[in-house]
Amino acid sequence: MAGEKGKAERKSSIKDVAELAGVSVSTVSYAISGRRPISVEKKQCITEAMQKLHYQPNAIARSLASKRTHIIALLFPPVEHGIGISETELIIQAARSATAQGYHLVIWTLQTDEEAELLQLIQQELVDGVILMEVHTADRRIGILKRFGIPFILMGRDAEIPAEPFIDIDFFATMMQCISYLKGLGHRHLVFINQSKQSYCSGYGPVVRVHEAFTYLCRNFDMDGTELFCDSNPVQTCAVTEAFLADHSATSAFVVMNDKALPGLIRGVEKRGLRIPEDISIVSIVSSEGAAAFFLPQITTFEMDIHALMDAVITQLTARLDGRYAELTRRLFPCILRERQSIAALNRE
Amino acid sequence: MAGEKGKAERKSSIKDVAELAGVSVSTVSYAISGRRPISVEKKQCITEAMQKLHYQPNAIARSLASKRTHIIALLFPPVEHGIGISETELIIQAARSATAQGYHLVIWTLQTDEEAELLQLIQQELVDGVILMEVHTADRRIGILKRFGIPFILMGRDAEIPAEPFIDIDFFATMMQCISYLKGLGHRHLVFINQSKQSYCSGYGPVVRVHEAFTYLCRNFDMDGTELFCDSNPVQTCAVTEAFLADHSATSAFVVMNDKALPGLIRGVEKRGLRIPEDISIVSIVSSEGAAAFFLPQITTFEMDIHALMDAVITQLTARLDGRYAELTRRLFPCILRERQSIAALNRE
DNA sequence: CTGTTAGCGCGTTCAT
DNA sequence: ATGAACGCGCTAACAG
Repeated sequence: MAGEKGKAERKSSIKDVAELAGVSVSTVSYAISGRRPISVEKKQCITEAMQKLHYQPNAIARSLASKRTHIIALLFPPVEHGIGISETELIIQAARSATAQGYHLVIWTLQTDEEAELLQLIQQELVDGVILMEVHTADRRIGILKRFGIPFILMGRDAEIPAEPFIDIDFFATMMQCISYLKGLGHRHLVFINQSKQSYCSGYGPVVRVHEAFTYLCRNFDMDGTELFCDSNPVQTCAVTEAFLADHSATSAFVVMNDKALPGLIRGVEKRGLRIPEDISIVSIVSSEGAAAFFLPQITTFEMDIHALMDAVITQLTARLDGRYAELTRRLFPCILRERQSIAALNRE
Repeated sequence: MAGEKGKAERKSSIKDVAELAGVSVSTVSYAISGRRPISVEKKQCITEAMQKLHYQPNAIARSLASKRTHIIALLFPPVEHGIGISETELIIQAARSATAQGYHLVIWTLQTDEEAELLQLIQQELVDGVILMEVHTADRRIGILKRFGIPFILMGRDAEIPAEPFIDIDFFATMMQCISYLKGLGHRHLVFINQSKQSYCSGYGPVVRVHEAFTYLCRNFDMDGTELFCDSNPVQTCAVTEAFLADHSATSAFVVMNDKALPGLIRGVEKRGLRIPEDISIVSIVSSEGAAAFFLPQITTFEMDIHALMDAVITQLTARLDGRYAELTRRLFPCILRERQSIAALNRE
């Protein structure tokens, strides 16, 4: 069943290369790693032999000998706050960046409370390092990782600032740019549609951070701001929007950190006979093109820079693993404005 | 820097277990694998020793000796047809199922034409098997995998039916159920909104398959059906919808296999002064809850059974890898109806 | 039922 | 600048 293809192309090892090149295996090994000078002639022979044999070092043997697997794990627990469009891009980008750094990425879908399972996985010593997503306050996983002494990095943080290295979105800066932007366009009466009240109460990092930022910044920018919590139920979001607008006719702009609330919001605005963006402006923050560009009107966003985010995560972690100097241990990335059709300047009123 | 935590808990090997249990290493090995009978007493000693030492076999050493890594790769090329919400679930489910089968999942984000890179990765012998997503006609990757003799399975297919084992959505059955469902509700004049014309012309599997199914089934069910191709641009989708409805007032239902066209479609219908679902019914096929449930009205869908799909993929592949008998080599999964608020029965006309 | 031992393929120390 | 040889931790013959 295995050798049915005829040309089985027997996999060649470093020994084969050594023989063909007429040198010892260690010479080949050093020629590959470059950890020892090799004469040009021998180097030449070895290179030729490798090409002739289509030699590719065996990853497992290499790992066993070097005690480094060049594999990192992405801990991706089932997200309670609903899965968005950008998660895929996050994972893919992580894998891409890992490849660029000479690493493989494995996905572990453990829940945040499966400590024993995590410990087992770590102890198998399959991975050199770990990326933790969806970090909770007092996340038990962190203790495990520290105790075992395996390098790791947090992607996102909980409401409290962790003692460990992390990379996250800069919610405060994003909200500041957003409010500043709206103020520049003449808006004074804002509504912020956050995620569910439940997320907030459970201390989910993004939700509480952005809540605080909005409250603080409205005061500082002298804006009239109201925060509304919405879950993913569109009829409720629509009703809430409508009710609010009925009582607050001065409202001219909505800031949203809840992509799934967008249809309900848009509908609610329209039901009041208001137009977007002429009467009401909408901006979706911590969003993505895939989540906002196909609405009508197309929604202006502050989008996360997934590439920068994940690349920083991977670079940081692999730098530590490779013993290279790792400058930044905590970094915040603001979202980037992508103007579309849901925002207008306020003329009078 | 590594042993800073004090309690370094020196990792124990099979040898330590053997010594503590007073047996030989092979006995421990066989006790773990169960490939050889072990007396109850020794087995007992070994189990105790393992627990006392928190022993966990080293995955790499095991792989090197057994020539099986228990790692499979998910080939996830950058999708040209736009990334949806369900991709994340696909990946996560793949990882979960893999875990359930005792495997790890690594993500490789090679493009479909990066043959050389794929060959290199395979030759490193890090993975036991491969899952191919986004398969193209005459996909060069398949040749590579076959030549190397590594087990693999296709997830989805191109317009042509491949010679290799695959698992895919049953587009025909899905469309049939959908049309049958609409017919049962009295609808006779359908519009099918497919993905872009470009996708169709490039021979993208789902798009051409569903095109054929729709054409064939409308004839068979004696329905008046029209197919419209739409890309992800909402203003265009809206315009197309409006124009079509202006000329075809008998239209009572839309079938959509293009989640991103939904907002444009809904808006187009409304612009004609039509109500959903009273005047116009909408059903989104090959969709997902995350992509349809937050619209207003919430969209009725035929959703893919991601769990069943990926579990079949993983089970099939690992069964082959483990030498277990693998019954099904090609399987099609129809989508499942999730009724929401976008469909109504047609009363008269 | 159990122990001994030869590899798995490569990195690396110790010689030269 | 090069080679020989040992060992990484475990599996799987082979030998009782």
